[in-house]
Amino acid sequence: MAVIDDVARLAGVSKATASRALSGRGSVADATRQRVLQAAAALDFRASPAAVSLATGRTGALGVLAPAIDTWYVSTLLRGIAEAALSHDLDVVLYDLGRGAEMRERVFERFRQRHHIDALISTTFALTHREVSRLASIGIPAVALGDGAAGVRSWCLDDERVGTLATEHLLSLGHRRIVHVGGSTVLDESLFAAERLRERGYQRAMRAAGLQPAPTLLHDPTAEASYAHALSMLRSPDRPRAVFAATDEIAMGVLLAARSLGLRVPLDLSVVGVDDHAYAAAFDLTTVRQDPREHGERIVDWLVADLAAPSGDTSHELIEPELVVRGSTAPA
Amino acid sequence: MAVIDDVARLAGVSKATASRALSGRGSVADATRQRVLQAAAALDFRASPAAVSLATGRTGALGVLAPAIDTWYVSTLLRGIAEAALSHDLDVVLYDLGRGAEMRERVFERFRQRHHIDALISTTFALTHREVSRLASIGIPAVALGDGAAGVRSWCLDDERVGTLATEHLLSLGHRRIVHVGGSTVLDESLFAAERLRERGYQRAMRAAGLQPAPTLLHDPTAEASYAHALSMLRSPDRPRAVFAATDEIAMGVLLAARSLGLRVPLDLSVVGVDDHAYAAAFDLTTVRQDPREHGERIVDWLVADLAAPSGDTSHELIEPELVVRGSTAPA
DNA sequence: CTGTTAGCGCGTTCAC
DNA sequence: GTGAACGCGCTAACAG
Repeated sequence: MAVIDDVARLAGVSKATASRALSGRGSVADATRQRVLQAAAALDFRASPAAVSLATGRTGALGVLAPAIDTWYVSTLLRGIAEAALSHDLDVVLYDLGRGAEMRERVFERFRQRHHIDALISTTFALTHREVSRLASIGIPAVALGDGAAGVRSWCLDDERVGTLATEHLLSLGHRRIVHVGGSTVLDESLFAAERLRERGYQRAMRAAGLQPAPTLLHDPTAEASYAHALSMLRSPDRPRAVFAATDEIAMGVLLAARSLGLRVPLDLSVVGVDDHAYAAAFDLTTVRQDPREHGERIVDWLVADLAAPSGDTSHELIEPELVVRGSTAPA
Repeated sequence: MAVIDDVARLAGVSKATASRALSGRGSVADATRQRVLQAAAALDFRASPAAVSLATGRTGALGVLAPAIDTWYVSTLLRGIAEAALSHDLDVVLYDLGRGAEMRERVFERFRQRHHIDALISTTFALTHREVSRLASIGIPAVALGDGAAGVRSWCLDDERVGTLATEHLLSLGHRRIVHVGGSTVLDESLFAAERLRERGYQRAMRAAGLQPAPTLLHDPTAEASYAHALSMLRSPDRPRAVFAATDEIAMGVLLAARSLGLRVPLDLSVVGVDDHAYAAAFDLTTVRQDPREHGERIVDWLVADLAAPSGDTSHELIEPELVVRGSTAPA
C-alpha cells in the first residue's frame, strides 16, 4: 500500500506539500495540487487512519452509547446516525449498555481510554446521574438524545406534548372514559421521566376538558406484558372506551387483547399509541409519530459542525411530535 | 494524560521495559513488572489506541457490515456481537448498508481505506457476488453469518431444516391443507436463497407425507404486506387450515388478518412462523427459533481466536434450528 | 507557496 | 533481563 512519501515523490513535491494538497488545509498552488491528486489517484493512496489520528489527535469516529439496541426506536435511530456519519466520512463505534449493570460498568470503564472516538452520542433516556458525571470527566464532547444533562447539548421529544396531543385527539372524538396505559418504573429513572411527562400531558388534557384523569396503569413496556394487563382491564364491566398507550408496543398489546376478547376496534374501543413503530401501519394504529432516523441525522450534523467550530452550545431542544390518525380511533 | 514515558520514569525503568511489562510480551523480572504495574495504576495510564495501532498495525476494532439494522434479527445479533466484543476489549464499528444502492457503494468505498478495523463480520444474506470479491481484495479477514462465500468462514441457519421442522409439526397435528407464505424476491438474490431453502424444506416434508405442496405465496417480508395478502387468502372458500410463514413478521400479518376476519386461531387456522421474534410470545405464536444473540457471540469468539492464531479455516457451518410450540397451532 | 525539521506515543529490534 | 535507538505514517511549526 502506497504511503504519502510515494505520492510526494511521484508528484515531485515534499511530503508536507502532498499532505496539504490532500487534506485541503493550508494553501497549495493549483497546479501543484492537481499533480498531487493525480499521483494519489494513480497510486490508490489512502492515508493510514492510525497515523492521521496520532498526528492530529482526531480519530474520525463517533461513539454511540445506547441501551439495548434491539428496540425499534434505538435501531432506527442508529440507522440515521450511521447514514449521516458515513456521509461525513466518520466511523460509528457502538457501545451497547445492555440491560444489566455489569455491561454498563464495563462500557464506562472502556470510555476512560483515550481517543477511541472524537465525540459521543448518548441515546435515549438511560443515563444515571453518576454516568453523566463520568462522561463529563472524559473530556470528549458529548451530546444527548433524550433527557438532557447539565452542560450537554441535547434534544428530546416533547413528551408532555405527546400526552396532550394523543388525549386531545380522543377527547375531540367525544370520548370521556379515557385511560392511560404506561410503561414500568423498573427501568432507569431517566427513562421513567419520559413516561411521567406523557402521563402529565394526559392528565393536563383531561383536566382542561373538565374530566377526572384515571389512574395510570403501569407495567413492563412490552407488547407481551401489555397484552396480559389489557386482558384484565378490558374484561372489567366498566372498561374504558378509549386508551392512550405510552408506546406503540403497549398499544399493540392492547389491540391484541381487545381482539381476542371479541371487542371491535375502533367501534368498541379506540386506541392511540406513540412512536409510529414499523408495525403501526399494519395494526392500523393511530399514533403520535417520532422520527428517530431523522433525529439521528440531525444530531450527527450538529456534532460535525460543532467539532469543526465548537459553539459551547449546551441548549436543550424539544422536538415537536406529530399526530398520525389511522383506523384505531373513531368517534365515541 | 500520562504517557508510557511517565510510567517508565516513575517505575525507574526504560520505556521499553515498561512496554514489555504492560503488554505481557517479552520477559521482565517479576519485581520490575510489579513496579511498572503499580506506576501505571498510580498514573491511571492508558495506552493511546492510535499509537498502538500505528506501531502494531492492529486497530482493536471489529467491523460489522449489516443491511438495514432496524430489523429484529440484525439488531439482536448486534447486541450479541457488541457484548462479546466488549469482553474481548474490542470496539465495534458499524457499517449499515441501508436499503438502497447508494449507501452500499459508499460503504464499500470506505472499506478500501486501510486499517480501520482488524476484521469484518458480514451479517445476513445481503452481499452480492461483486461485493464478496471486493471484500476479499481488502485483505482484512472476513467471516460471514449467512450464505457463505467461497474462501470465507461462515455460519448459516439450516434453512431447509427450518422448513421441514415447521411443516412436519403441522403434519403431525393432522393438517393436510398447508400453505407456505414466503418473502419477496425483490431483495437480494442471496437473501432469496434462505427463502428458497425454507420453501424447499416445506415441499420436501409435504411430499414425504404423500401430499402435493401448494404454490408458495410471495410478497414483501413485512407484517403489513403479509396482512393484506393474508386477507384475500383467508377469504377464499378453500382457504388453508394451516400456514407456514417464512418469518414471524409474516406470521403476525397472517394472525392479524385471521382475527380481523373472525377466524379463531388455532381452532380455524394453525400458524407457524420462523425466528422467535420478540413479539412471538405475545402473539402466542408457534415458531422455529433462531438465536441471533448467541450467533453474534459465537462469531466474535471465533474471530478473536482466529486473529490470535489464524487457522485458515474456511468451513461453512449449518446452525440447527429449534421448534418452539405455542398456542397458534392445534390438531386439525 | 513550498521544503525542512520535529514530533504524535507507542512497539520493537539489537546490543549489552 | 534491560536500555538506547529507530520506525510506524502523518501533520504542524517554522523558515525561506
